Amino acid sequence: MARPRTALLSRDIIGRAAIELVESGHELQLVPLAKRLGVSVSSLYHHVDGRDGVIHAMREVLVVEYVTPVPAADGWEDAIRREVELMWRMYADHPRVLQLMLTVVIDEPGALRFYSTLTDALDRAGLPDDEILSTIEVIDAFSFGAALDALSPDTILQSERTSGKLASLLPRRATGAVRNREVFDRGLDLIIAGISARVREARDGPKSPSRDPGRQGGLRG
Amino acid sequence: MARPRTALLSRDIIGRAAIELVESGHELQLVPLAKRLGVSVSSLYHHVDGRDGVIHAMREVLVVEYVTPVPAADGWEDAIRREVELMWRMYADHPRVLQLMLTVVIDEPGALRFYSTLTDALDRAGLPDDEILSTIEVIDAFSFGAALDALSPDTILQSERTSGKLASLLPRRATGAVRNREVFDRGLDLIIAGISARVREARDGPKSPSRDPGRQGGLRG
DNA sequence: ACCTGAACACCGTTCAAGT
DNA sequence: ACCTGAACACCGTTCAAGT
Repeated sequence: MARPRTALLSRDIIGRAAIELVESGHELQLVPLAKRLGVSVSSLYHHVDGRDGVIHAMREVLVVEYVTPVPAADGWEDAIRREVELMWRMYADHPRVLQLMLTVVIDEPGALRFYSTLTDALDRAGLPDDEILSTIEVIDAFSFGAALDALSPDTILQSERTSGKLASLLPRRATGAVRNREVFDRGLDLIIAGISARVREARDGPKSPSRDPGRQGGLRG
Repeated sequence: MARPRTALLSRDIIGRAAIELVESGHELQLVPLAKRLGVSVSSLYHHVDGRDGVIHAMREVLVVEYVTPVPAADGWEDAIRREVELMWRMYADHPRVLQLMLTVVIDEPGALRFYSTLTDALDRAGLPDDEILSTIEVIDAFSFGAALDALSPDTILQSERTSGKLASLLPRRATGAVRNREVFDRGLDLIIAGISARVREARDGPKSPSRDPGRQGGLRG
């Protein structure tokens, strides 16, 4: 067979098969990928630019699937929660794909909407202009890190080697997807609460700092 | 030469050379690593269990270097800041190494102290027991994500394609290491402020929730 | 115990050849 | 335009041989 009248492959088909392959615990390798598609390895190169091209195709599939229109929210908090929830689901459902994307520069589509929605929400919340972008990046970095947390084993610490308060807490800890979701929810709650506090602080004027002025105010790294 | 009277290699030597190799922008490959060490590839296997073993050796080097004793802090906030700063420096100084560690299960030494220090600090702060571990994981996930942020290119968005508030903010944004440090500082400030708010909320009793009770309280994922 | 060189299976990529 | 099989350079790993 050469040049079938209806194409066997496409970026989309390759991307989906690659996601399946990786998410089922295998390495991203072209040989197993081609076998899974019933095709020879060199055929892939007609649709995709090598292994990195496959990674891009994987991302395109996920973006189409996850970056859907989101209903407008009433408050800034909800706007943030809805937008981040979407990004989070994409990350958390496919942590192994996420890991691969680290190795390739991504020309991020979808990031545009993420950034502008969050910009408007934080602006509406009353956050000072010069803190908006870094705050968005905090949210993004956290979602990212929390999703990758899903790849780490459940028991980083064996409770035998611990003592004190920590030892008493470890046995009660959730595991797997439940723990992972807990971490995400907790983090988003904390960050949003932190933003609220920061907004209040900025509104009440910089002349009444709530903390020791030598310590607070960040960004003098 | 075979069996020299003073060993040419050791886990430490291999780990350090591998960190240099990776941090200078190369892939982690045994052939270049061996060449850099003036040794044949198969020699590495006498000290380290293959490529994954090299990654473990890299981590051991970093832990020895970064996980140093930390002076006791007065307040819980400072305790957290000092401990996290250490972990962060290790991550942020070696993002490429960090990325490699994702692919290998790490039997985390050093994590023990990190967890117990933060446990005690959060306990001292007055955070409810059942929120302590997930809060620690939030801090860890964030540090992790913020460090990996250093690997992403400076301009995810070209300012030509944006509009509105976002477009006006983009040109003023810091880049590179400065931006990266900003994100870390901002995030830690927000999370600590969030913890403070949560502690206050828990102290004042669950009967006076500060937010819409249908929305707050997280963790019903 | 520690280093070497050769051998092995496997990988990603290229390319001329087929329709 | 799309698929194939062969060829190529390279990778990680193993192992018998040397001291």
